[in-house]
Amino acid sequence: MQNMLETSARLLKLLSLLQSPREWSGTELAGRLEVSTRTVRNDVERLRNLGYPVHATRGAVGGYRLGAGANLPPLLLDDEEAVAVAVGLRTAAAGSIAGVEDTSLRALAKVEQVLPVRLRRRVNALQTYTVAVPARRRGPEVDPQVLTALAAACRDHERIRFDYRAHDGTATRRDAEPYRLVNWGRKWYLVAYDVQRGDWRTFRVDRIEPCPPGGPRFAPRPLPAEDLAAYVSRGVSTATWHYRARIVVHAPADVIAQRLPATAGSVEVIDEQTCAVTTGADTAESMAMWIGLLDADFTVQDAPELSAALRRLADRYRRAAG
Amino acid sequence: MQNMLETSARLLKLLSLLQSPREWSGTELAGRLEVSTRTVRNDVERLRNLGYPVHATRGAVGGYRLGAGANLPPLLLDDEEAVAVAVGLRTAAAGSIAGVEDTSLRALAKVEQVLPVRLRRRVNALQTYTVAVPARRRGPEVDPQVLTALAAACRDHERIRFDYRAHDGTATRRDAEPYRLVNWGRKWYLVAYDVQRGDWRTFRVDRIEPCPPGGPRFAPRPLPAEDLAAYVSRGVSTATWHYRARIVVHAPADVIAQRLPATAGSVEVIDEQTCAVTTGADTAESMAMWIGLLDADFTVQDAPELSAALRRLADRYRRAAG
DNA sequence: GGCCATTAGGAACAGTTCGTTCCTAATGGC
DNA sequence: GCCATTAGGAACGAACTGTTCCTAATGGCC
Repeated sequence: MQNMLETSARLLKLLSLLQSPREWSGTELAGRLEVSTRTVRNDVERLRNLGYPVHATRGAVGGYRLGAGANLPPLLLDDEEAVAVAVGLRTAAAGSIAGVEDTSLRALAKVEQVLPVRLRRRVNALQTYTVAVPARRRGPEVDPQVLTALAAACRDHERIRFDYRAHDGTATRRDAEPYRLVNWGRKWYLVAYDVQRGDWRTFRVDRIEPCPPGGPRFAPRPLPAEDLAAYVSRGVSTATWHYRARIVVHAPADVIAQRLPATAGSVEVIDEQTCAVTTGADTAESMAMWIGLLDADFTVQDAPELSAALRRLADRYRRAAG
Repeated sequence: MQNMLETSARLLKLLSLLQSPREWSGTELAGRLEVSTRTVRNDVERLRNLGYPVHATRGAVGGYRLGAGANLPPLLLDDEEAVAVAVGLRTAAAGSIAGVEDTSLRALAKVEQVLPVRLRRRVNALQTYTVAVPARRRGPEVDPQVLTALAAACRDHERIRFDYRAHDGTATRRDAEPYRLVNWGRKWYLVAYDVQRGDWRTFRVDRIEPCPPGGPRFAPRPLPAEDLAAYVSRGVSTATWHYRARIVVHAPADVIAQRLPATAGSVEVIDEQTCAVTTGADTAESMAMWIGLLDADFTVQDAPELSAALRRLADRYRRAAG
């Protein structure tokens, strides 16, 4: 029994050594495991019988290596951890990363199989008696292979090539230095330096189609902003504006800066009681609405559509007030 | 070796049998496992040596049972499943369920320990090179014990007692029949029938402090709505309005119903070209803004604050338009 | 082709483990 | 006290384990 435990421990240790991406000679393994090389060969045979694909090369530069498709060692969790895994997998199955749903449900089935009945009933009750309010919009889905490949390219400072689908569906070939992934709610963005355009760009990950092979390594540049979250959220918001305007607001700049979300525009000081706001929106009417929320008098400069919208709204409000 | 595998399989089967919430006699286990009772006693001793708390009762009605705190059997995942678990645990650690974070990180450390180096580096790169745009507001946190206890009470039709903290911090004792949990973004709500008030209520789960013991079982009533998600989201939104108004809109009801979010109010038909909208907001000005977004002429009825706000806005927009 | 270093695997052996049979002892309900 | 349960030691034959010893095959290098 004690020897069986030691043998099991030695098998797990062998499996762990084989999981590093190198080749091991029988002599090296025997030294590490403190057994004879014949015993190593016995253990290798046992791992193979347990389904682990151990590959061997004979000859002067031979050795052992774990092949692709190897099963992972067993995972031992306590009650709380298993419940956390089950809850986390349900959350992931409902998230923004596509393709994780099936895998998560498969893993979840395995986790539930090892849960004792009382914990399984609890996890199931939470699922059965919870109603979710649907998100206003179903977010775009992101391929986990693409996501992790981009993360690896960021880490290794490797240039990537990809086709980028624009809003209207047309695709352009891009060659870029990837730096960071940004997750904003259900959307994922890649902050990269577009080599052909010689400038920084923010790409939607769900519109990226990688074109292997990757490119050469690059020397990293300074990032375009310290606060990348703010950089991306501001850039993304302003990119969708159809109408832009510059208005003079009759209030101090710091007061208005508090009332204006960073994604809604920018504030410049004119003097102590006046500031200029550059803003925009999809429609002139909604722009007028947002400006109204600043709760201060203002003057329009060189934005005839906005002026027209303001007159229409003023007339409508005057009539409605009675 | 073959016998060693059979012994391991038999130990796992014994562990599985012991996980059901009943007591097993040695004779029964011997029959199920097709070994002698002496071997069952040997196996029980082995499970104990492996850390599983197997309790035994001697005598005429004796037997074996697995005690509290038992370790779970080993979990075998493939690569994709392990990565899904790792990604799901990171998602859960960033989610709305408090207390899951520490447990998730503990489980995550165990998962990463069994991952081969190439997968571990991938999962780590995703974490390291991802920046999250912070949510506009940090959501309230929910205790997972409370959450799963409420789910179990819903399932078993058991009345619950709890202290409910209101917005201003005061707590009231409640006695309610729980029916469903509703998850809306980062907030969790409980739809229950308040027994003392004799009516349906929607409670914020983060403000519930359960007071055990639970109450008696109840015969379930019909739910207050078929679409509970809409019921809760509408009820929650309207509860926070400081100002309410009824306006007559000069447009067909179906056109306005499309433009008005369900959480922003309700639409009634007056005739083919007119409908009535009941709406509200925190301030009269923001109510005027939302109404402006309907993009239709309207008339205010019996809402002097709204009329005054509309006049002020009309004057401001007229001056700003130049 | 020879040399050398690698993996592959059979055989013998002493020591260890396993499951079974047999047995005595303790416990708990009726 | 009777009966049914768990507890655990001992003996035994069968099976397993790790080591030593050995022959055979493979592959790179000179």
